[in-house]
Amino acid sequence: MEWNNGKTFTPNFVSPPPHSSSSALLYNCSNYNCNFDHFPEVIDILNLSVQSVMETTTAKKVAVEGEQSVVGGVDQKKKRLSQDQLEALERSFQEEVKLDPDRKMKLSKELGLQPRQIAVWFQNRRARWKTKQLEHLYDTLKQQFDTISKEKHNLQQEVIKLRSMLREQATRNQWSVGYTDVSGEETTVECTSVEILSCNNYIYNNVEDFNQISASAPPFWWGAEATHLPSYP
DNA sequence: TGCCTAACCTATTCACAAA
DNA sequence: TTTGTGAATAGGTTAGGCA
Repeated sequence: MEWNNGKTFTPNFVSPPPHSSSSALLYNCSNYNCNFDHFPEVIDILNLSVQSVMETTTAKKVAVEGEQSVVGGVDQKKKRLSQDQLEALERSFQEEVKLDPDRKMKLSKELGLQPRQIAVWFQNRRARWKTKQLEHLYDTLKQQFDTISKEKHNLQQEVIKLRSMLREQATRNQWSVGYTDVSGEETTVECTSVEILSCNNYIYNNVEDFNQISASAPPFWWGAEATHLPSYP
């Protein structure tokens, strides 16, 4: 899902609408509150010449007048949409978050709103939807973080506990285990009582392996390193 | 290849309703 | 009067068509 590019934005519960250019020419007109709905055959002819005029006159006029837009000489204060209009728009949005020109015109006629209003509503609705999505994502990630955090804390407590057990027993009981190297030389390995089982198993069951492994990577409990346990963050 | 247009985006402004 | 919400605007980006 990408939000930085409208063209690639793909919500996870709907597919993007197929591009429809059949009424794309209406865009400029519909954007700026003129209405030729009842004269479809005229639209194509007029649009090319009208659109630039509309951009530089009506839009500017609306912008300059700020809080009031003027449609057909009638002042229209900014009004909230009615409940019925909102419900219809919401239904349409649930079907498809993107608004193709045909649907825009259809909704415009059905709801008695300017096509530009429909487009703006969808734009704002997408923005609100995105905010909700981000909030939801944040909650989910926070929940996961909390769970992992707890787990980490528990593991750290366990490590501390085991370390103290090791230290205690290491000071009480020093074990010395002897074995004969392949070379025939007597060698000793110091193990704590806690480690003794695995230590014994390692020595008595894997003497041949021992020489190979110890040459490259001796176990952490081996020799002088036996008292240095790996540190944990 | 550069220009134009449609459609989208985010950020912001502004009007309105409710507390 | 303040504040939250939503309609509308401003300005920017991208993709596709065309000369």
